[in-house]
Amino acid sequence: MSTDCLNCPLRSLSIFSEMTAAEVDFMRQFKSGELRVAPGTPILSETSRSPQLFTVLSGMGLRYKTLPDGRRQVINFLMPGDFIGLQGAVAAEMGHSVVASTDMTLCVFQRSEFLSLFQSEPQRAYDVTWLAATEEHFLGEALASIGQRSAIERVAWGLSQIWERANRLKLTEGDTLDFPFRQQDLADTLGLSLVHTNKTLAKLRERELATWTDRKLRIIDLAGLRGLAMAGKGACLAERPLM
Amino acid sequence: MSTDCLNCPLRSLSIFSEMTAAEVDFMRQFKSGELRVAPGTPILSETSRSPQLFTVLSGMGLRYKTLPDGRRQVINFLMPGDFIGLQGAVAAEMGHSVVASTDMTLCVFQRSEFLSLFQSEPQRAYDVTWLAATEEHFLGEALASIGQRSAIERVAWGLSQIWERANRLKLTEGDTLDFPFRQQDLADTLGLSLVHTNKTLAKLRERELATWTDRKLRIIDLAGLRGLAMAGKGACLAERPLM
DNA sequence: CGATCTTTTGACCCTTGTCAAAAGTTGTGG
DNA sequence: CCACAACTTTTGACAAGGGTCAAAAGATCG
Repeated sequence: MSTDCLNCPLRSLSIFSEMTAAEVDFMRQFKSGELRVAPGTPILSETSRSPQLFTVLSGMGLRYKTLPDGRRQVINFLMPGDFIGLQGAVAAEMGHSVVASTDMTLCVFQRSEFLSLFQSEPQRAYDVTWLAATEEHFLGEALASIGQRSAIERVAWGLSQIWERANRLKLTEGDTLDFPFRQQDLADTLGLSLVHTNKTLAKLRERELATWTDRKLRIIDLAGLRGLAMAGKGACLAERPLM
Repeated sequence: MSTDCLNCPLRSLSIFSEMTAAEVDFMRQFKSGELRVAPGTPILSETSRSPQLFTVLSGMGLRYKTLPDGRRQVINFLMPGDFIGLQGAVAAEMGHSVVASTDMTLCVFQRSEFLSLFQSEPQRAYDVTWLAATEEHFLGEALASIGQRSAIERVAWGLSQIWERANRLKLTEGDTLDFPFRQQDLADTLGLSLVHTNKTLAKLRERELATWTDRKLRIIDLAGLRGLAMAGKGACLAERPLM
């Protein structure tokens, strides 16, 4: 009972660009199956090359790297529509691991068929490149955050970033988002200690910018958050491709 | 008097993958000219979308982002063979600026012809994606460095990183590399203050791991540096495409 | 040979990390 | 349905890594 691309629940979201019937058809054939996993399940590992690529259909997860001594850097929060495994498809190393934080459903693609995409579907190939370049753009932002911003600016940046992504995916309800991560995850994302992240969240609460309790992230003053984070104009991405 | 791709001085380096005659031919036609700039010249700006893409033929530069209040995050040091401007080619925003640190020569490509690459040169399209994915991989490493490592680990990581890139490009002479940047540039790369970067470099000198004076970076104990940085096994990239 | 830029040093202190423990939550099995 | 274990969040006390400020010492360049 795997989802048919024809009825893909993501594709109809307005942030995803339209696909031609031919493209949908290609994706139906490219998609080799569906993967359902429980929270905590590792999906990709930096140590082993996976023969698969995935698109997140539902649920959330984490992309991260670990240093030899165990320190962890979270690269990104995974949300529906995210395409993962590209690094493993083109290079020998994956470079990062992926783990599920909630129940997740993922579309599965075979790496062996990835080349055919370039040979027969130039538009889809372009879209893959678009996604890679956009991810690179995001990582540059993240680098600037961790490298240059103070703790409270980082947390403000992180929360507004998450909010805006989720909002475009219609995962928000009013000013609230179901946010299944732990404070440790955010700390590892922002290069802060758990304790300091906790205290910084308390400050945002006091300032009435945002609250995060009980897996619910509530954004009270988005403009205030973004101002504090000195976020740029926010790349109001009109559309993005969906793989 | 611009360099003919047939005689490209980079292509013969062993790190760059072989190109078929047809590919070289395509590149000759794709290349629309050459740009020569002096140190300090801005090449791309995060505020304006450039209609061009570039490959660094010679010289070094910096890719960086600036926050609204002026803080600067260096994303990467640019070396020969680096392909820049992809973000501007696929997205509306460039996302970062590029400036020359030495005299530089760059191959120029027109964004308008970029699409044709996907339509008629699947292998070259794949190579572009490969480069984007590899850059993403590197930025993940950088994120882990800035987010998780201590000052001395970061500097050790940064220097060994630079060394290995330059070494593969045959830019090193013995244990020495001509390295045209300022300490401020390294500080802005690693998310450290200039003063602390300076003091940390002094520690590496005392420990006899590396020295950097007079624009000369000298690596005394690469294994020691990498150990200190807890670098992974270093993605011994056999080959990479050259655009 | 000044004017300007970069590197180096020292003094001071603030932001953030570490340690420890309490309080609150979640899940499990009897 | 309770009791206990395991995990996560919250607080407080304290320490330190790294930032800021200031100024001297070197470079670089016209």
